[in-house]
Amino acid sequence: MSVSAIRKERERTAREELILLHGRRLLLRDGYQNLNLDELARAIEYSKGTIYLHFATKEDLTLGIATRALRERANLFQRAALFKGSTRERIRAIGFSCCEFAVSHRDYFHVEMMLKSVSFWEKASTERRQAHGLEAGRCFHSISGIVEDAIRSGDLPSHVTRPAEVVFSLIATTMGSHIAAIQPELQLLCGIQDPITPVRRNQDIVCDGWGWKPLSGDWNYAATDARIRAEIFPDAQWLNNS
Amino acid sequence: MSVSAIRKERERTAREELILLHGRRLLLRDGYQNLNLDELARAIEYSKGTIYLHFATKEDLTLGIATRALRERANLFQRAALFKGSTRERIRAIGFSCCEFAVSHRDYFHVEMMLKSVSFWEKASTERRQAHGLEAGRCFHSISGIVEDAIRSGDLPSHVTRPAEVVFSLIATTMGSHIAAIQPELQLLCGIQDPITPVRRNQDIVCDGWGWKPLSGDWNYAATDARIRAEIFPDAQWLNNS
Amino acid sequence: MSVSAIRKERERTAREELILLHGRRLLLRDGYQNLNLDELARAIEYSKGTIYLHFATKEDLTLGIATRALRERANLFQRAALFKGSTRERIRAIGFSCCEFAVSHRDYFHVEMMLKSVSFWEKASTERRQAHGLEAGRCFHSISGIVEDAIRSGDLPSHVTRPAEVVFSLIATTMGSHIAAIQPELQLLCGIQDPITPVRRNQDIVCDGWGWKPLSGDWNYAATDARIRAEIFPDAQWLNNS
Amino acid sequence: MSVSAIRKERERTAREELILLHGRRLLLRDGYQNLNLDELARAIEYSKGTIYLHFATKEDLTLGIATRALRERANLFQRAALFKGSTRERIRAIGFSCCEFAVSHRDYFHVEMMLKSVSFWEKASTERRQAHGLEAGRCFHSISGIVEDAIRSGDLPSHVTRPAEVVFSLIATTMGSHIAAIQPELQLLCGIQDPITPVRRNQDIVCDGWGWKPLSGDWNYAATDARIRAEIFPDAQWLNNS
DNA sequence: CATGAATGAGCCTTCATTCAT
DNA sequence: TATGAATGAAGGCTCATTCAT
Repeated sequence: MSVSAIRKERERTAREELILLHGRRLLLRDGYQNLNLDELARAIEYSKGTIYLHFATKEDLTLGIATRALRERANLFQRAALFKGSTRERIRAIGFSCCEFAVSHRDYFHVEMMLKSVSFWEKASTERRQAHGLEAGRCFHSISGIVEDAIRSGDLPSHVTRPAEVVFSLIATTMGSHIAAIQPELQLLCGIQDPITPVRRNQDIVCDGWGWKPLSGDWNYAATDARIRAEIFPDAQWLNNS
Repeated sequence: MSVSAIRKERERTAREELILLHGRRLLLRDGYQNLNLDELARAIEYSKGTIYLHFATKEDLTLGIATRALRERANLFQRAALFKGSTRERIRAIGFSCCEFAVSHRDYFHVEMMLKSVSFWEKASTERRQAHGLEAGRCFHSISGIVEDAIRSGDLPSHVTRPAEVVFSLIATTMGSHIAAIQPELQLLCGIQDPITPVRRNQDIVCDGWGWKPLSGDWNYAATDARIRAEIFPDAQWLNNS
Repeated sequence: MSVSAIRKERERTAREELILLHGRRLLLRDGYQNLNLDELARAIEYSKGTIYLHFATKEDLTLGIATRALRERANLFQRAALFKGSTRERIRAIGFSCCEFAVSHRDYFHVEMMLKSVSFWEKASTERRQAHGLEAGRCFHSISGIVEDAIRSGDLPSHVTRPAEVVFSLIATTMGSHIAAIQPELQLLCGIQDPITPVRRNQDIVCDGWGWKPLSGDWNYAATDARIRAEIFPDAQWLNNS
Repeated sequence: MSVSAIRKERERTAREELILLHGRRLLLRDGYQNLNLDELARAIEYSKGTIYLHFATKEDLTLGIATRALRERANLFQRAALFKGSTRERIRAIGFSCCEFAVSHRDYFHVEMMLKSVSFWEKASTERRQAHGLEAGRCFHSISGIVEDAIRSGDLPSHVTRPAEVVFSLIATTMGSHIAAIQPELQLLCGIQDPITPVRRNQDIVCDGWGWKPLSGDWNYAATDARIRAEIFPDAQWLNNS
């Protein structure tokens, strides 16, 4: 590849990043249906036609945005999975990265909700569909690897035989906690002050519920959190007050 | 009020019910943005103008649909809260009614998701906003009453001092489990077969996690479920196979 | 039907006529692809939405325009077929109505050319497709009836056994003559002065070619033309100079 | 001109031929409005910019395609005009080449129809407009030369004094027959089986109608056709079955 | 000369809302 | 009160043309 071809390719990638970046912003602000390609074009200071050189349809673009975020999440999970410690400490590091992701991708759950529509996927390109599935698998396996270790090592009780059920618990509770924590009515009724604390608490509760040792009451997880932060996420801002 | 005025009022209420009934059906099928008032008018066999005699805007209508569903949920919770038994059994009855609601209002979570948009609430009428808050409060208090009883009676450990945190755990996990259980990718990765079993399992895990006695392993909850079903939800279909 | 409903229906029909009238004008001026519904709406002084209350798609509208013109042609043919005289005189009356139609629907052939695209018909409504076929049949049978009479009466030679071939000759020659007569290059090369004379001449040539009696040289067709004009088309303008 | 300049010129001509060749294919498949220059560029494996080095606008390109086809037609006519025989046999050879052209340029009439739009010609270059007129003239004079010979030799009756009228008859009938023969509705109503037979029949009818000797019934034209085919169009495929 | 990325005007279609009857 | 015809703004997508490299 010639020097200029390399530069072209780099510029193309940069522009795709720019589209995805502003696209995510507008998508989170307005939702999928109200996402306006005219406004996006204005924001990136390129023409609408240029957006269509990168994405076949609006759905394709949206899926691109979702996949990019999912990849970042999978990357965070992969980093977290390297944390040295007990399996319960390691799953806590995953929980930590979930929150890190939620903070840096505020309201991103809304985007994931859109992806449920069947008609949506039909209009996205095959490549992007596969890319999305790939990242989803990476996230899943980062978690299930730790759960399997916990079963093998006896950190989870012997009656826990299907790791996927534990993974599902963790994902569902985390997702639900994030969503619930930003609902104004629930904030009021349940006295939610910040969007992270209740998520982490519920992750602990679920681990305890599965009997994942050492239980919350039997270990100083504050010290673990300090290690996670220092070793894995030295740049995280949101843990300052916890 | 004259006799004819009473009849008029009754007819008006019936028509509003009809709008909400078909509105919910179309809303769940198509989503908010694709909800078409022409089609709704055709379905109810009244004119579009008539819909506007009941609802100020499309947002107002949608909020009306959401509130009506929330009222049904609050009603289910109220019935469940009357169940006689330990606090853990009573909260299980609430969990049961959650699933009952989810089954009879399949995909209703999508509607609740829409309600997060700020611009949405701005276009709804004040009366309907208040009505929605009222029903949300009814749901919350049905649950928190049981949690408070559990704290008082010692079924929850003494270190649990803020009932709202327990309520939030339950709501968040239940909501998240319902949503996660219908995601095709998670169904595949986690081996989800039906949309109810994982929800109920996670509710149990959370209660165990909070140390709510008697724990899952210490009590025959299958027998409790049979009682709940017989006494509270004699018509529920979905528990047949559990 | 109530009085007001009748009035509404009449207004609706009038508006559809208005749309078809201006639609034909713009269609002939710009062609199908350049027909602009915004401009049409402006021309009829109704909104674009109103056009869509009458026609499902742009293709549907175009087919509506074509069918309306075809109906007028079929009506002209029907009137012409009533002319009293020899079969050759009667087919001449049909030819007369062809020209009458061509004059009042100048350039209408362009519209018929569009109808060949398959994708076009797919987007038109079934009703309108059937209506178009109906009118085409009416035109055909007006001609073939006379040809069959000519065969029976011996005005056409006995070796002419398939009337449809004669009909095809007449239609093809007439259509081709109309098209050719408005081609600037052919006008120049062939010395075409007006768009009607060569059409009528070619119709005569074809009838003579089939041996349809009485031949052009054996009869005073100028007198027949005068009768046709007086009896069938008293309002025709274009024959003045012939 | 230098050797390399000659090579360049030859390459340029070859590329223009390539553009016209694929352009005609796409033009016939999609029509003028749906002709896509991106697809054409992909087909010729040159860039879109290169197309614009040869043709000023899309209209200019289209006219180029039409002119190239017209030149081929004129070439066919010229070959046919060399046929040795009576004037009626020679005009038959022209008719033969018309059909040969129609078969090898199926649906080419659609392209010619486009050329009628005034706005079309405005956007084409002067050179190409003149080139088109030149080929049209060649076609005309091939035919009119034979007609003039027929008048001089007495094959056409003495009352036929304006050869252009005969030429116009032949052109109009041939064109109309080709168009009519591919209309689905007319195929159905008139029982058209193949697109060539009715064209040739109508050409005969028109010649007979003008009294061009020897008339169809007075001569074995099947033998003439065999000679035309053998001497002028040894490669023609479509006459096999006639 | 050859390229192809970038442009942006243009257009069909939808649908929430209004209002005269 | 109930209607439904009429509105018109909005938006996704296309593609001929340009021009910097």
